[in-house]
Amino acid sequence: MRNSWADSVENTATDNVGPSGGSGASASTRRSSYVPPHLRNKPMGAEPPAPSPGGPPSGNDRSGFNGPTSGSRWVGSRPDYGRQGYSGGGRSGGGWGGRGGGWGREREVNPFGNDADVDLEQSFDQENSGINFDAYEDIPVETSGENVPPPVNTFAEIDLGEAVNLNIRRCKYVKPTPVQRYAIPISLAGRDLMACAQTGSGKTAAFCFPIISGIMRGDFSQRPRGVRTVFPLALILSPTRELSMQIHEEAKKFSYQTGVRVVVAYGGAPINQQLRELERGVDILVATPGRLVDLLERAKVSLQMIRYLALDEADRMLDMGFEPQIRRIVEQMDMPRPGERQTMLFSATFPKEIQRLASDFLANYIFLAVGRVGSSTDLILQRVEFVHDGDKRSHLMDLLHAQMANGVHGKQALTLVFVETKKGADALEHWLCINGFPATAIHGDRTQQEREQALRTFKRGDTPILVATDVAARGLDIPHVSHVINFDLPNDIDDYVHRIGRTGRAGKSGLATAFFNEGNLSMAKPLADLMQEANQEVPEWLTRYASRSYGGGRNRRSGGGRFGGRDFRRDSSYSRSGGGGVSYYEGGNSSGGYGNYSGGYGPGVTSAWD
DNA sequence: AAAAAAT
Repeated sequence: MRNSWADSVENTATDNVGPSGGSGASASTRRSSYVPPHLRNKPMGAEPPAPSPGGPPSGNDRSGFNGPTSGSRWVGSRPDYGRQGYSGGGRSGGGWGGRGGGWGREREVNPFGNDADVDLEQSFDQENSGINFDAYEDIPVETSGENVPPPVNTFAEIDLGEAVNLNIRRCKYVKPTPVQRYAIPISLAGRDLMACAQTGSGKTAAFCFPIISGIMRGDFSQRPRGVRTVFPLALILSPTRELSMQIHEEAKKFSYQTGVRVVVAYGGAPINQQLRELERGVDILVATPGRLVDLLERAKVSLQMIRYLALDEADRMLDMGFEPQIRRIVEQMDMPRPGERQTMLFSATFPKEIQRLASDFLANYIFLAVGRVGSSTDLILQRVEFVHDGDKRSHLMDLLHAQMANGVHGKQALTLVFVETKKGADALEHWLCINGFPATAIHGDRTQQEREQALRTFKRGDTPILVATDVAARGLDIPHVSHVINFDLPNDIDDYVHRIGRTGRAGKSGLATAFFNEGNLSMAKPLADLMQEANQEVPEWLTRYASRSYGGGRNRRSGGGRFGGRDFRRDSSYSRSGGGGVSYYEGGNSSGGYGNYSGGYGPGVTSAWD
């Protein structure tokens, strides 16, 4: 038995029958024609009894958001919920107002594919027995804020509902990751949250599960049923289109057969198709800011019914480039105010000044830091090499050649090369290609089609080298990236952290190589500090540069010190009476102040874990 | 200064 948190369920059930209830649908029934309301949400042919809409009778609005949830309300009483083949669990038109119209009849595409159903007889308890919980002891966890709900150890002790539990199993998650263990109970208790957790540690699921579960148990019968305006209940914002797509994909898995509908909206793609998706109903909207503003201005979307707001890569969303847009969406549209909605901010890095900005969006929030913030896992081996600008290309070629010659990496080993500029990305891609290296590039000046194509061929291994700007630095979960090369170092240590976090995922080890020269002096100290904290070998020459303490350096480390996750409310400069209790649930600092993610998630487990 | 994000 592996001892990882989200280890894969052994390939028990292969090629089982598809999810019960949906097996009758063929491709030809996918696209539905108009269905009169009284026939919606009913499978073709027979009419199964429709369960009454569950959930507390007065669960609308704020109730349920300010206290702990009261245990399993419907899990036991509706054991079949998750097995219904039709979204909405058979709710008929009226009782679930605003839940889209007409989409219920359509067979929900199985996001897990045909062979993905797991042995549904297995229980979490069986699966988890024997797992070594010592792996958690080394992970420093800090929480602050009032009345922090205690963490859980297993998915079984979280009341997410049977349908979500099945999806967790289908995802082959066996055990919650540390950030999930803490964040999910906090979130289920209705609390606002600012969470820092290492790259690849399961943040997407940490905010998706409680949102989905909350929507399932809530009563939103008063949701307006606009003809041209839709009223999502949850909004998830992310800084890049590809990340939004990825979150959408994940969220669809988590909400499969729950009746909760997830729609994505982002720029660079035709808006009409997105509008059609929205019109079919939306509970959770995943979006990039620009396109969302567009939709809001056209009154295609209203944020009036938003109960959950999640910002992924939240520090990014609030940095200079994005902050005005985000404020506009969150503060100047029809979004409920803090306290009337539940807000969750997630990132691997959280500079203090950004925390300060972010606190405008939060009400009595809990700060959570899991693992040394921004730390790469131990699984990433970091190297720095001194390379003059003029030597970078030939040096890169040496690295790529050596990598191939090594044979250590299989054919599918992928290399991600980060450069500073879009022009530089194109130039390097071209240069690699004419030198016989199968490379492609992704950056913001390429068309959305080109961007998606580049990512696709990279993932597939058709072009195992991807040259990228920072558009690909955050959140993207690309399996088999074994090497991240910082051809140009970023100017911000946090960006470095996110970049190298593209490797060392899913339990695999990874290598990160950076080219350093006189142009990167401001990075010497933060880089040396970071590497030292991550138990990496710091070259002596870098230490020398670091000791010279070049100004600036954007050394606004997301923490500094032993582990960066520091609640800015605890700063002396920010003195507020009773700034919230601080508690340490776990052993704190036993391994030098960074999380040891040894073990990882096992093969075959892919997910959006940033 | 650069990158991202609406048309």
